[in-house]
Amino acid sequence: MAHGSTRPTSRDVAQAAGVSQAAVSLVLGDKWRGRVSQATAERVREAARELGYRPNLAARNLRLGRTRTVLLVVPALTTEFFAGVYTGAARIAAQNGFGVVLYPSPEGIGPARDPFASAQAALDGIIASSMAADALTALRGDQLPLVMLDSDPEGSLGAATVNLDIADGVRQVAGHLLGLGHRRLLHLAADVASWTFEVRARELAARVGAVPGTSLLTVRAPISIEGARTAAETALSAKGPRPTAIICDDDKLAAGAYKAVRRLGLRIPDDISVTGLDDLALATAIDPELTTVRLDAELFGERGMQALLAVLDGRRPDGGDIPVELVVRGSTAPPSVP
Amino acid sequence: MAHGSTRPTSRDVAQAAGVSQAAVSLVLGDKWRGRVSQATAERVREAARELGYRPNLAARNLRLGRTRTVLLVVPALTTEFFAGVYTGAARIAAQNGFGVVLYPSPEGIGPARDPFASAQAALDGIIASSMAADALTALRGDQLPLVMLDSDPEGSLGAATVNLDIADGVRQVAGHLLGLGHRRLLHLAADVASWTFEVRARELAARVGAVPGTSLLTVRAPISIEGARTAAETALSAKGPRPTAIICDDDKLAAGAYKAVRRLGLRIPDDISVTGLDDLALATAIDPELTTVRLDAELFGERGMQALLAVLDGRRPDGGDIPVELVVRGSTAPPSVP
DNA sequence: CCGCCGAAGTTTTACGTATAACGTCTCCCG
DNA sequence: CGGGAGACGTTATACGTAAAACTTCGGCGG
Repeated sequence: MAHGSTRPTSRDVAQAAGVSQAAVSLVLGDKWRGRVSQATAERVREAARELGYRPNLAARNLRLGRTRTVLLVVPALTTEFFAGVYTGAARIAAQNGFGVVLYPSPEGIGPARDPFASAQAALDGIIASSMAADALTALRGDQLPLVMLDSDPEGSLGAATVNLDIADGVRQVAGHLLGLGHRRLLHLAADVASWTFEVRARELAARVGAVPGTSLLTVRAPISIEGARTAAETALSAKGPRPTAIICDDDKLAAGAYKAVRRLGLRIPDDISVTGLDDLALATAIDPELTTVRLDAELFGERGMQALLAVLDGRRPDGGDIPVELVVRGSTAPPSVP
Repeated sequence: MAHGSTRPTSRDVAQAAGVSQAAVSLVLGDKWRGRVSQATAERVREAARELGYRPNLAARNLRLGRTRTVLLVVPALTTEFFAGVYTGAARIAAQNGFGVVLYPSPEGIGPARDPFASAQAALDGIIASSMAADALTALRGDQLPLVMLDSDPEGSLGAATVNLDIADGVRQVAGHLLGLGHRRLLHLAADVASWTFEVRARELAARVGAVPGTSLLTVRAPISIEGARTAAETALSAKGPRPTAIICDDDKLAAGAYKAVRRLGLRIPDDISVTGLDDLALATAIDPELTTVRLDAELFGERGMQALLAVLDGRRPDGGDIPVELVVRGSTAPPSVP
């Protein structure tokens, strides 16, 4: 470190104010009622301001044995969804004097560095999306309080879970399409092993299976526009009667489906309906605008952080899934009757 | 903290291995050649593994006076661009034993908490996007090594800068459109006071102004699809000859322009050409695919981190703007000759 | 007038680590 | 055979903070 002048410490402030280091700590830590006079306290604060004093966090953390920092583990930040989650979590954290460090699970970042080395910070707790499964294995073994987002409530032993009511969203989508008269459905599924996607498949099968005379074909694709386009194009080109609607596991897949449909010379929603899930900016950028399920990412983050704070306090986090909302736009219509 | 069993310290490891704490530190810190025997070193490592020892980072940071952690300050994470920057920066950081903490400048996160309180971590340096101007004011006053991304090389006193060659990108876009024969251009500009956008405006004016018989109208819009649509629609509905091409400051604005064009019953690129800048996923999701300028976000992040490492080492970061590339897709064509 | 209490501080200690400074013991060379 | 040079450790210390334990002093009730 070429740092010439070292930063002022609480001892420097003490000297400047003519008091002991302990007094500085008391005043700045707001624990001085009945211990330090009003006048002295003001003098200390003035000295601190004067010197531009900032407490050394490493020292404080060492002393207190906690950091008031939590880690938010998310899959590679490829959409704005997790930006929303972060925003919500950070808001609640800030209100409680906590900081949030983001740990996007590495993808080509390097040889699987563990989150702790990477975040360097010592942590009080972790909020992790179930989609960042690879990072989770590295997390196991440490006994930090953990909150899982969108994870199997049964499977995540011990850890509290906070979930979006994806199942309800899928039911709404399926109900919407079935109500319009669609009977041949294509499920464009994310090629990711994660609970949140399993729920989609399960719920869809249940809801559609309950209606006689329906068919449901599932095709898997990586979550990218190009990957989804390829998968959808192949599925739509297959022999036999064509599906009249495509239900996509998320909006990005839906964007790929749009391209597939267009390539085949078909039109949305006239020839085929498409639905997404997320309600990203993408959903209103494409034409026609996408019928999708709106997820409140910020609320998701808020609830996640609240759950973690509860765990840290020894309280039980309050449960209840976060409601989602079907947003009907121009990409769905009754099937054309040939 | 309800933490029942406290984590093992280096002293615990020492006791288990039958050596002193200092020996543990030497071995685990890989400074033991000629100080500790091969056998003892192995014994220490085994004990550490056995106990699941992890060094207390707060203590280490306090001792060393540095954290090997840098802060990456970015504007609200609303696109995948900064996710790429992070990935690149984190890769280089990891190769050098550094960690990167993300600080998305708060937007509704709370009462302007300063980055240091929020990131809690003590920092060795900062990489900041010029777009996160609000957070920067909070950073001033601290003498941390600073690297600015996409910032005025002249204006950012002292701080090293790493820039994309946006000016060249704009020249390429303008050249492309002028080459196709366009003469009436609309510049859909971002309503953000930031150097990177000023460069676009300046360079565009220079390049277009050099060609006789051209007109260039500038309209500002917030960086959102809906905001851009409104602004573009208003501009296109104005009296007088209509522009034949819209040059957008980024891809999101371009998506808004698409919607405006479509609302007016016009077609891209037949009636009007549109260009973007960024090459986000969005660019290939919309129809027709967007002619835009590809920015290598990861390389940007890598170069930023390399520059910061250089500063930390007392070396001079090597300069040179990062090249960008025009990607011609379906949204541009020669103007229709009425 | 004694003893106690509260105000206003100070002294001291511990947090866990990295490393400088300090012992041994053995070997080898002159 | 004296002593210097490794090899192999250990002891001691500092980093900056928070807080428990201690000191001092004036006032006041009994």
